[in-house]
Amino acid sequence: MFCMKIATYNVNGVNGRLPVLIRWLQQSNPDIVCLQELKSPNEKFPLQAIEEAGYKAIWHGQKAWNGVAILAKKKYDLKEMGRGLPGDPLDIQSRYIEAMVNGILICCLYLPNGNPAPGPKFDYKLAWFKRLSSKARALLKKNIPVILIGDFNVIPTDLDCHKPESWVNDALFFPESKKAFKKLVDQGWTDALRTLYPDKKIFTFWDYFRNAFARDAGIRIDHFLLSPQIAGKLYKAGVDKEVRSWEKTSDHAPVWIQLKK
DNA sequence: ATGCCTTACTATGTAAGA
Repeated sequence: MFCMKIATYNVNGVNGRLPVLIRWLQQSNPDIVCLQELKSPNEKFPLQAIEEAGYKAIWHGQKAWNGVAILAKKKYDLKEMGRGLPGDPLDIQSRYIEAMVNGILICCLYLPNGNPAPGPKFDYKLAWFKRLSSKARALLKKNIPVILIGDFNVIPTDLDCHKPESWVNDALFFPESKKAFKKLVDQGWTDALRTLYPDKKIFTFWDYFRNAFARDAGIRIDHFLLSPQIAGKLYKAGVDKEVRSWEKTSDHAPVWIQLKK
């Protein structure tokens, strides 16, 4: 059966992690990839290495922080549909880019962390979330296949972390964050991993410190939200957990879904 | 409760991440 594999990976520095990224691309062989936390200005995006690995790319970077990109195998047409989330012309952080690939609108996002909370960073997180929800509602009205993909920086429920009580003072697990995520999903989106694995502890991030990965003390914050026009095609999903154990690796692991044709 | 790691930057410390 032909399947399309779509992945998301918060690389935590696309240049610093380039060997890990390329190794994972070759091993996992996804058709489409959303990257977050490039931590690279546009002119330093490692296009050549990514092209040599078999992909074309669009990216929205900035110096030192943030940055998002969409990669697609060279056989696909990758058409950028926009960058930057509407709703705040003063927002200069590079956290959103979208592209049409093979009839699917791929929306790659890096939602603000929001710590320390409460505070101005948490206010920015909630404001950004509100803008994302408005955008998402407009996308649903198009009645086309859309996927919101990326690092949402939200632990949706207790099942999505190893130990809920250790996250209660964190912006990723604040009631406002969880409510905003639930409200977004309730617009009509399908949380791909949770839908396929309703009761399973699945993690996509493990702290560098406290020996978190060895203890499997992780959280699930990287998500795929599918519009109704594509949710029925969801076939498989998973986390490439072993990548988190590699040398010079990101604190996130790549996450992927497979869609039936 | 923290920032135990790790990144980028014009840097030998600071800010940020989650």
